[in-house]
Amino acid sequence: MSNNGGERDPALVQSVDRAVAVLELLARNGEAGITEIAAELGVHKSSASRLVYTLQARDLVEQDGERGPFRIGIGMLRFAGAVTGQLDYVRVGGPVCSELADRLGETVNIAVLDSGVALNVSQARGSSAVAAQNWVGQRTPLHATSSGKVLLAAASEEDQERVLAGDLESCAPRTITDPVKLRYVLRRTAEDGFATCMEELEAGLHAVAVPVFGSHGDVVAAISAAGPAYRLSQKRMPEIVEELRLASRDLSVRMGHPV
Amino acid sequence: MSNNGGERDPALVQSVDRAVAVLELLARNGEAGITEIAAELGVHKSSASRLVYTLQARDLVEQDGERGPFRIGIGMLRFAGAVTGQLDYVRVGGPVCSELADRLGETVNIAVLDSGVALNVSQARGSSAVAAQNWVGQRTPLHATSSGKVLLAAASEEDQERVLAGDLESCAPRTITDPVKLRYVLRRTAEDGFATCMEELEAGLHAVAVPVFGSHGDVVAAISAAGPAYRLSQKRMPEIVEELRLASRDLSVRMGHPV
DNA sequence: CCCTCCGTTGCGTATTACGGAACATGGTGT
DNA sequence: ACACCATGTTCCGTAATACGCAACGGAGGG
Repeated sequence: MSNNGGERDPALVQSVDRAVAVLELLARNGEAGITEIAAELGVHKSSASRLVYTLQARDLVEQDGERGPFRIGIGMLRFAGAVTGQLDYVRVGGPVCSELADRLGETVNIAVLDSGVALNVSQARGSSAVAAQNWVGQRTPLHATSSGKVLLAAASEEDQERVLAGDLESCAPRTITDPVKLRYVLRRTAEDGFATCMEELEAGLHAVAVPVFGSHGDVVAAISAAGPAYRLSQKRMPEIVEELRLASRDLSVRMGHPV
Repeated sequence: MSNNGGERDPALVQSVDRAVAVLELLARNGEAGITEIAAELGVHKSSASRLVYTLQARDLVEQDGERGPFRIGIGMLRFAGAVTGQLDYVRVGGPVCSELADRLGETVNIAVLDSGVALNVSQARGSSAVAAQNWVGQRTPLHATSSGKVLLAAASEEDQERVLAGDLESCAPRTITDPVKLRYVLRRTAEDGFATCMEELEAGLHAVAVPVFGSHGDVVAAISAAGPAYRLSQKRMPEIVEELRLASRDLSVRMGHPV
């Protein structure tokens, strides 16, 4: 289902591309066996085995003992560190997320705009027992998330129109797929300074987001809180937005952007 | 210098192995051009170009504009998230690091043993203004760091001897390069329950570390504090070691290893 | 104890990636 | 202004390389 639609860029190095696909699969599933990987990529078991073996030799993939499912390995942290070296949201954002997550009891995320999607760069789980998945590194559509709306509302006219003209994929029953309605929502978002997302990405999931400002008053990121619909009710929003605003200001300051 | 010594495991997928080497180079250097990458890997420019292009298509590598040096891309965060999902030191360690860093005013790190080196998995900066670099994901030699000594002192006899017999590279003027002296230091470390590192990794940098214990009383990680030599004086050590021990116990408990 | 499921190993083939050289494209120095 | 250098990309022929196949070895499960 996630396979290459048919055309493959011939300039790509096939095995490298497949290896990355393996990593993506593992990142998505948490863990997987060779057979499962092979099936998912549409390659033979032996090919999958070789790819995994190579990644394992470089510590990018590891398995429990001698014989068990494979998962992303510790060696990956080396590269993660190299990213954070340039992207401060991760390093600075961590504590801010944690603090707010503790206070709200909900999952808090920081996302940035990256080539047409919202990319989550930092996350802290709320104290609640409700299983919250890990969104870090995940790309989420701009039109179906609270962070995405905030980022898009602050983007240039052209960028907005490009998204509006594109495919507004329906992720959940209440996803906004009508460009006209989305344009209205974006205007509201810019005015209000926050965006909500009520079961538009996943059924039963609510979220709110506010912008994070850079030194020139431009929006550089969004910080959001997400949780089950029954807990993030409409009437609790003002309180949460206020908390998010405080965290956003804190984040701006910590990043060296005095307000 | 970092090339394959000569023999290459024929079971490895060559292009994948090279692609990972590219990523490692970028993680190490921060950034690099195609020519430099090709030279370092010992491959032709065109090969390097293809590899980078493939990685770029998957967002694992990015460049400033259209024409600039390459660096590790944001897409790498996806995998980093997957690691933290299973490796609890990162998630659980974050708050512990932060708290201790605040209290000490110094940089605090958590490191684990990973294939012959100390791998930093979590870090929190102290409040001090002194610029502290980001060590997360960095591999540091076991013989030239406080964390490394702690981890090595708890390792098996064979592992210790392997390091002692290996190349004790000199990182700074006071790095311990004498196997005999290092063996003595390791014994002292095991007895004392902590290790120091006085300008052995970098001139002007001091550090102290204590072990973190797992459920079976085994050493699973090390937690360390690092800072400029003039601030981490010898006579301040006992106080810091005590703080580190508290944090270590806290960490053990949070990871579900009651003492 | 057999059967099934999973992962690895050899092997032959042709797909695939590699290296060479020519080609673009800026940046630089005279 | 021009030539020159350095960097990265494209094209192409070759053979090295990774792939798929099938058989093998090991663990669990019935």
